[in-house]
Amino acid sequence: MADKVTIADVARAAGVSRQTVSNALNTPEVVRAETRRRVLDVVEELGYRVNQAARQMRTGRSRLIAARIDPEQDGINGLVGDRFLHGLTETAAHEGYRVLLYTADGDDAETAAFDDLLGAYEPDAFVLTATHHGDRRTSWLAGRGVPFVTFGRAWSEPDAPHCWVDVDGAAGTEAATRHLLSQGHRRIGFLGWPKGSGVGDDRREGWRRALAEVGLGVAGLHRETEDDVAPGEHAARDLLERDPEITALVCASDSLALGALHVARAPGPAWLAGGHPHRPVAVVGFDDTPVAKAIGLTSVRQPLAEVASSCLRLLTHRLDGGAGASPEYLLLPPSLVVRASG
Amino acid sequence: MADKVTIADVARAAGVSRQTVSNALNTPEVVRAETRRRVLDVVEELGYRVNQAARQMRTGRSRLIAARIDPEQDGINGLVGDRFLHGLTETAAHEGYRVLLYTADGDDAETAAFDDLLGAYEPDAFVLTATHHGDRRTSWLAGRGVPFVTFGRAWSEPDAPHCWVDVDGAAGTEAATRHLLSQGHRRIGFLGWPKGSGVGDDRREGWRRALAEVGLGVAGLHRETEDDVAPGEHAARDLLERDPEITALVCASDSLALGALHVARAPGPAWLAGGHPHRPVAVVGFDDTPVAKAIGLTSVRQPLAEVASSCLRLLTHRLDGGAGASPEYLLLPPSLVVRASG
DNA sequence: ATGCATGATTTGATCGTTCAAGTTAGGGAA
DNA sequence: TTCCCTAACTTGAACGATCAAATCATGCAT
Repeated sequence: MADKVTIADVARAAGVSRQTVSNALNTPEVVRAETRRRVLDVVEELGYRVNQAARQMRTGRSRLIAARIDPEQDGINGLVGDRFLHGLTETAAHEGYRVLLYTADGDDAETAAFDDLLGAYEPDAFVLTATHHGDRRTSWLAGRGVPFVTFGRAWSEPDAPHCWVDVDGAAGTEAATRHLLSQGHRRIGFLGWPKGSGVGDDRREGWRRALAEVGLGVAGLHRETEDDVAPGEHAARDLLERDPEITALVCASDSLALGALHVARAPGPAWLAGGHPHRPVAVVGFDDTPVAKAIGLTSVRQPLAEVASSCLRLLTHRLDGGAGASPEYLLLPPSLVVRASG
Repeated sequence: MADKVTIADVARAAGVSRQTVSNALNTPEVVRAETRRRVLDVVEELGYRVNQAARQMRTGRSRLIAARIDPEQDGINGLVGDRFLHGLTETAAHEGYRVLLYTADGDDAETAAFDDLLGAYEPDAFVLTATHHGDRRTSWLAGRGVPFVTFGRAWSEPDAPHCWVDVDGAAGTEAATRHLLSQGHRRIGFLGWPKGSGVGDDRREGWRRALAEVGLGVAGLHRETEDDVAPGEHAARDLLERDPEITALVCASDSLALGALHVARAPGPAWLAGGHPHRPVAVVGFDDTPVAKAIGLTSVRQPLAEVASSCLRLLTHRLDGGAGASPEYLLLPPSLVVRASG
């Protein structure tokens, strides 16, 4: 049963040389149409498939793209990576690439992983996720001339030398805020992360912008805290108690939003901690995680499959096509998934 | 900096032959201790790393393990695969392997993917997930002598020729049921999937066993339905209305459990559909998804990291060590995560 | 002193592919 | 006719590692 058909086998069966077979497959224009036809027929018939390892030896190209799989986050968020990876794998297969996984905890561990991978498997490129200020990974790769794209803009460099794809978080929170305004809410708070995280600041900005557009200020309307349910609950309670006129909250994540819901939904169901009697408050989250869907939380959804395919297209364009002149930046719009919570 | 250190470079610098370098790294026992020391020093100094492609050409071993990444399920369940993949990647790296991703929708598409991968990248083995009755994938691989392990037992064959690792679902639902019994519940229902799915039947069996142990029957106490929230809600309502003495429900998944909660939690909070006034009913789910954590649902947790590392150890043992005589089967116990719901 | 087994190292060949250079045949221009 | 040019194809070498077989000491028994 089909044990290793090599290019030589095909050449013999088609009555041509190895190189002609190779050309018929990789550089069709230099082979006479009729010859090419004959070769391709034999390829089909024998079930020939190019051996990547051998090709890689000669060309230096592995057709592998390396991506990190995040350690299991403690829950609600963090499975964003799963959807992204799936999209990446699918698009990659389409373009003749495969995705190679690695794990790493922290920037330094990750650059060490780069080094390992490049030494052994020689992936053609890397896809980085979760970029942040002062990201050491990008400079490491750039310094060695390794191609890569990031999911997440280059926060520290307005015109970075590498390609990136990102989701317009500000547009997302802006849409969420507008939605709440259209529902009649006038005093809309924001629950976010401490300043300095690019993503968090961006999401807060969209909320601020939407309010500013209709002439509303934001003083005293926001809280910053760690990205988890309990802190979110705490911050929401604080915010709502200090400003009794707040009727809606926009949150930087579904985790925070879930915490906010614990406070906002009145009367708190017995099984939710903190059933503090309170006026009903609309809540919007971010990421549209399964949790949001399960509990009816309105949330901003990132087009992860599209982000993934864009990342890959930018990469393969540069890898296969010309060297590519200036880097491309792609900012994709998120969408608002409206549910019962707001 | 550091462009391609080959084994020849190391050999030259250490004053030995290529083969001796290779031996020092792969077959230390045939090299004199002092020579080996010298070679390893040079390896370290030059930063030599073996080139996988070249090694693969000669040995036929790629040190790649292929695993499928599931298409994004519609939500609540289905991100089980994420935790599993992460564990797999981590353990693989430890054993000198890397995980290669592929996608496929359905058994036939998956065997086609096997064929593609084997032709091009030649992974050393496959890890299959979600085994089921009449699984065409296992016979395909076995027929070609490709090594593989499955996460999920071989449902159709009591003594399959291949290794598998699985979680003892019956033990999980049994523990859940016992827990409810210990809380004083006597009439405990079960929400599961239509008979014929190995996993579903297994989980129902654990519940039945626990009740039988204390002399309770199961007649009229269970419902079977599709694995989603709405069907779960519907089935739960039906079950609870027909038997007013049921005070607790064990479910085959968190999706079903969430549906059940919509009915069970009384009075239904306004934001949950189906706030049908009802007595409080305890609910236990299965898989301990983020949703379970978020809403305080007691659930059975699968030790996915352990499953992953076990899968990999079984594989590498067979790949690196001897051919391995008879296949090993591993059934790991799940654990019950108790939360507010039951 | 000779032969032989054993341990340590080296040499040549090979995996399957593509690059670079070489060969052949067929036109067209001089 | 001769020469050159181009299209189409072929040949040899190389990528970097390991396998298999060959070489070279070294020690020990005869």
